[in-house]
Amino acid sequence: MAEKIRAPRGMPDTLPHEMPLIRRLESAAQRAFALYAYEEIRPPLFEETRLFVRGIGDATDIVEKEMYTFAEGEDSITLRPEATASVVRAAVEHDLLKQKGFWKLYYIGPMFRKERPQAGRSRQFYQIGCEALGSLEPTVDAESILLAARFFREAGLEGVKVNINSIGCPTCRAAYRKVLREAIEPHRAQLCQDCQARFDRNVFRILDCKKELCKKIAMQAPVMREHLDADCRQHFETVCALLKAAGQEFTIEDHLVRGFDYYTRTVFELSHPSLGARDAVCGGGRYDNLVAELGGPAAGCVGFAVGVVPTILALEKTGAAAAVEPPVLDVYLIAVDDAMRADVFRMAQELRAAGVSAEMDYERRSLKAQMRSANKLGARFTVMVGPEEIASGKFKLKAMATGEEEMAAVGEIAGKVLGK
RNA sequence: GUGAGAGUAGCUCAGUUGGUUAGAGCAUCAGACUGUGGCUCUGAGGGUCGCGGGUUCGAAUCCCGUCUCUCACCCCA
Repeated sequence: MAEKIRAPRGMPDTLPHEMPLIRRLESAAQRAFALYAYEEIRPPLFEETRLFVRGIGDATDIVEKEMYTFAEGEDSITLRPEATASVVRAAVEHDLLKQKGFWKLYYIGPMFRKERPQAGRSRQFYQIGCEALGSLEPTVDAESILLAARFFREAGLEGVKVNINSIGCPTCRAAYRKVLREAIEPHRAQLCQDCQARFDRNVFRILDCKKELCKKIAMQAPVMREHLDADCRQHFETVCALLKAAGQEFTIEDHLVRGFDYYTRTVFELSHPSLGARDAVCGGGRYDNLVAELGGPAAGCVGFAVGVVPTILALEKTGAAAAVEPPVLDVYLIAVDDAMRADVFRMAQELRAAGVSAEMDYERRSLKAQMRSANKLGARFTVMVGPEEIASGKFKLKAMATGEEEMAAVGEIAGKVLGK
């Protein structure tokens, strides 16, 4: 036997039995996005490397060590680690914002990060996400959060928590960075090794550290929200007020910071308690400078991305996944003997043409074996095709659930099956 | 990328202190008189014990390496 080739590390196959649940998520997404008037967009799976370096930030872990980057002649290309940069690039490239000033776009597709795989985290993973391009208004932030919550309801996931924060604009963030550094400086020696490094590279991440001592130090540090400038404060308060007015529950999480450099002002995360420590199912926020940084006009944007696998894990833990039903087969045609194979083949085509899903045996197996297959596939009906039927033109139609049988002409079968 | 654990039929797992032809359940396939599934019964196929090397008279079992997965970090969806 030839050597088996395996999928590369961290590249999962999505097998047939997993698809119904994924399809449910995708259709939930389509419903939710349609309700909020979003349009679908499909950017390519890889881009020029510099798009991500500029968009996500060259000091982020993703760009530093998690990207799949290849040389293509003189160019460097990278499999997308997230889609926001691509969507913005596409909008800028096609001058969408010149056609009209405001766009709502969503996408569904695979992303790639070279991480150490473990449950719920692989190197190719799927995100459902969206971006509202071209508005600075807090209404859009609030709507985006409501949309994310709506998606999970459509998907059947109960108990999703919404956490939000504001990380301000570049101006007030620079001021806060200084304040934060001054507050942490005296305790610098007590920080964990990672946080020592973060102190220079990105102090804000210290707020996110899970180490007890770092947490304690972070707790005592001044919070971003109290150092927002007037505009950013006003913006955040409006977002919160809108959410409240919409009846959306949420928690203001002072230490919520996001991993990408492009975020400004509102950041949010939706999480599910069933997932334990790694509980995020969705992350997003506002990014007001990215479009301009990628060569477009000044345009405020808000977006989020949902992790498909974490969401599925949460659905499974809450038991909601069990409600997903496998596809149904309407009719299984049975050839009583080999002389009827051609008739079965022809009738299957006719039924399918009439909109009835039909399956048959291709391996010349016994009648009993064919019945077994019909049962295993969950066929709603079987149609017996034997000498008697061919002679009379009336076929024995059996309802598998009840065992009831009746005779029906070829032309009647589709109607009877679809009618029930 | 770091640390730890695991890897035996398609799946879930047994496999005694290293000892003949590696087992079970489920699944698959086939049979149980005449043209009928689910339940039951009978039988069959399926494993170079992740891969490579080493120790040994002898390795699924011990040692080393390697790959993959899992868990915890890092980070993130």
